[in-house]
Amino acid sequence: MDKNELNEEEMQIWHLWKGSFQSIFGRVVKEMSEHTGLSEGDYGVLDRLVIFGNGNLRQQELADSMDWDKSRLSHHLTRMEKRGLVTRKPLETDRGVQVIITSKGKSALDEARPIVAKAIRKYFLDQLTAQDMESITMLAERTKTGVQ
Amino acid sequence: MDKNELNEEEMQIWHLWKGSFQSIFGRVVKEMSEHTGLSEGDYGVLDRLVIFGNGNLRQQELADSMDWDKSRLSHHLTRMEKRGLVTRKPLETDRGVQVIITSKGKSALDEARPIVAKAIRKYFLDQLTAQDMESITMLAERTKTGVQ
DNA sequence: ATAGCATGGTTGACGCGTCAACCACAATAT
DNA sequence: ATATTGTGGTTGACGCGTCAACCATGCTAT
Repeated sequence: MDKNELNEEEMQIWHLWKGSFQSIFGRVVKEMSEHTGLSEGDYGVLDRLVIFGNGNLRQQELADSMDWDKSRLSHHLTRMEKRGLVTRKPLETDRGVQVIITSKGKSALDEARPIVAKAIRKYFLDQLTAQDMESITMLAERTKTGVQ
Repeated sequence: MDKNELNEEEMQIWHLWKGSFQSIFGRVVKEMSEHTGLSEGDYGVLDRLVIFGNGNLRQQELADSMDWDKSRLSHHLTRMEKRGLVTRKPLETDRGVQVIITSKGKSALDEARPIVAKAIRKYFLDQLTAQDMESITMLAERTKTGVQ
């Protein structure tokens, strides 16, 4: 078969995969944002701040943990700071910056958690068979470190 | 188990699924945009114009086929028109608009096709087992019409 | 006749993402 | 001493997505 084109079935698989991810993921994100005013990025930032840093993390560590580049995170934190969800404080030790969750940010996160959990369960987990879970795990394993 | 929170394993599955989609999909899109200058949206528009409409489609049909709302498509077409990939022409029959691929758009699409195909094969298809394909198909089937 | 509604599309504002340029500072190489 | 490189972060421009408001036109119900 020509390696430079896809047959019907191959294209089908690609579109099904893309379509179901975007549909399911979109529903979860929409449910969260409608009920809490947080975007997916907001949630990721706040979650990591408390999970990994007990409320505060150095900006570069936060970026790494989210797999975001520093520019993207900088822009995002600027917006979040404006809304009072986090604050930034320069470190004395080096030129790094400490990102700190505010009490408002903490409440927003606490409020969002069960909503996100329910949405993930409803739109995603409840739709999965044991075989699906195995496939997801194995595929992630196989593609984890990247394809050369 | 509490329906309002996720355990370790459930969260794990969610993150693996999200992570591998975003990683694989991101690579495909990046490969295309770097080699052709087309975004995913550009490719989708051009592809549908020739596949479904032999080069031209009414704007609303195009929007439906992409699962985009009219505003999103309108903005996107404005940008594509500026780059010479498509043109728009009002219909006489009603107040609809005909979207027409230009020769430049056609060449860009023809150039992109094999690049996209190769990227999808390399980053996605080649990583799948038969079981993965079955899971993808079944999950899409199960969630197709939406979750009530 | 007119009020209401549906269809097909545009527009502006604003959040989000990426890229390239930039800045400050320190450590290292020439 | 000066140039280079690396780290940590900011900024502006611009493409992309969403939402709400808007416009024109035609159809339908009162």
